[in-house]
Amino acid sequence: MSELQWKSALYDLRSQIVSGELVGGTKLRASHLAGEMGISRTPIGEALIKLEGEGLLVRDKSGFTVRSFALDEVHDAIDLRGLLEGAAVQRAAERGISDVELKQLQGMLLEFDRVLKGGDVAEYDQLNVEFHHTLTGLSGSDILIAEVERSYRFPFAGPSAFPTQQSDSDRFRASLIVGQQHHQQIVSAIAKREGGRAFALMCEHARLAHENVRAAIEAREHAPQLALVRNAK
Amino acid sequence: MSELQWKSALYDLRSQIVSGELVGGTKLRASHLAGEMGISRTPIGEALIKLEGEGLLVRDKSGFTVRSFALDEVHDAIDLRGLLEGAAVQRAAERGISDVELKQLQGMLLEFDRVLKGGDVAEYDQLNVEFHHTLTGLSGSDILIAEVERSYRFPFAGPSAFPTQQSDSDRFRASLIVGQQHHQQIVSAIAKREGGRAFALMCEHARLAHENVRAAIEAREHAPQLALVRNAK
DNA sequence: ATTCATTTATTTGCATGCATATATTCGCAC
DNA sequence: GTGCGAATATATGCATGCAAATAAATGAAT
Repeated sequence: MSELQWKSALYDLRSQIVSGELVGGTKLRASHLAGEMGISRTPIGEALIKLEGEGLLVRDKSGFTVRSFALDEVHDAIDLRGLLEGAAVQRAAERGISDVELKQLQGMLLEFDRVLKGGDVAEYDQLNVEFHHTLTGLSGSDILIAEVERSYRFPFAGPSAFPTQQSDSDRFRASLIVGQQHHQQIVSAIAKREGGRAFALMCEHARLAHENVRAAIEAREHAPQLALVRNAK
Repeated sequence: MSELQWKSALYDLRSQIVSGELVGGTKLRASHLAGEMGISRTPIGEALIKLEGEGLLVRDKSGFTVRSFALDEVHDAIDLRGLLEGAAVQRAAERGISDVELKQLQGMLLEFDRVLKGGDVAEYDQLNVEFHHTLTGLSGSDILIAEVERSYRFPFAGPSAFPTQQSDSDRFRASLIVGQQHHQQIVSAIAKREGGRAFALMCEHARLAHENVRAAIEAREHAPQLALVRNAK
């Protein structure tokens, strides 16, 4: 039951980073963190190494620093996510999915419709994550699934990465509607085994995030992920 | 000048794994390795964590084990490499490359021709790695470059991953010639800014590795990477 | 011989000491 | 005040001790 200490430290630090509590450029000192968290430096060190592997920290000759992303990198990461998720749905389409799997996707689409009418953003967010996870899983390729999940680590690249503060803007509302149209077409493409179309749609779907990033920066809205982006906000 | 110990251990262990010295499924005990390498367990531990992050080791509740790959995973990894390198050359094509960059690529193509006539496989191998590295770099996306490099870690997925023992077989010789045709067409597509074509060509180019894997297994040839593949050889 | 429980031997996860490398502070000249 | 070097303080990299967890070995029962 007692979680390993390096895992707790890992979760703790990771959430502090992606939530913007630890701004990009912050130096992370193992000894200091150890004292702060009441454990020794060893498990902290393991967590830091893992976070470096995830690309959230960079290590120079004297310690770890929270990575900061150039704006170009943020956009490139979004495209990477689209590419990988696109490849996943293409595979799903081309190998074909079962009736029950299709029914499940269609059920989610109806849920989306419902949430878009009356639900709040958090509800949409959760459903969206679940939907993308399901689509990726249908690829049947563990390698691809792992890489898609990995691509989510970059700021704004994950399916739940849109700034919640924009939730009432017209632009954001519209992008959700377009996104739902994408979702429907992607499921349709998979059902018809149109792999190329599914791929293209998913790439385009990811690109919606580009506008969200731009809007968040332009409006100087407080989105947690912005803490990791250089020269922004 | 004195390399950090955990780095030496990392390089050492990684090369032992990909060279097949450490077969898939082997358990790696930090204390034992420490004694063997004449250093303490701490730097060994760091190396093991990093190798887990690279996907070469898996960690269960009591230690690290050399990962073994299902045959499907090997083929999926090859496709992943093609996808990522394909995206890289597409970007290179669409943003355009300079004259000097084009000249450099064309110079490499001539080198390939020369090596294909008279050179040995090692020479080809080195040139191939360099060529793929150059192409990927022309994408101009650090994110993509890093992910391409990362995709090379899987057995048979890297550009230098073909079994050297096949070097004299007719089939292998033919695949080198087809590969060179791909190289030429990819450079041509980039030069003409035909991104979609470059992408498709690179995907197809990676697929040559599928046949190499199959041939290595069928012929029960000794390829080092086979040590990581389950139920093979 | 095979299964199972018990004992023994290793190994891991974490804490911590120490030497060296790095950062910080201080002092002094300008 | 600013720039530069020495002195001090702090953090890292590695080694190692120790308790708890895991693996290996032993042996009894079937």
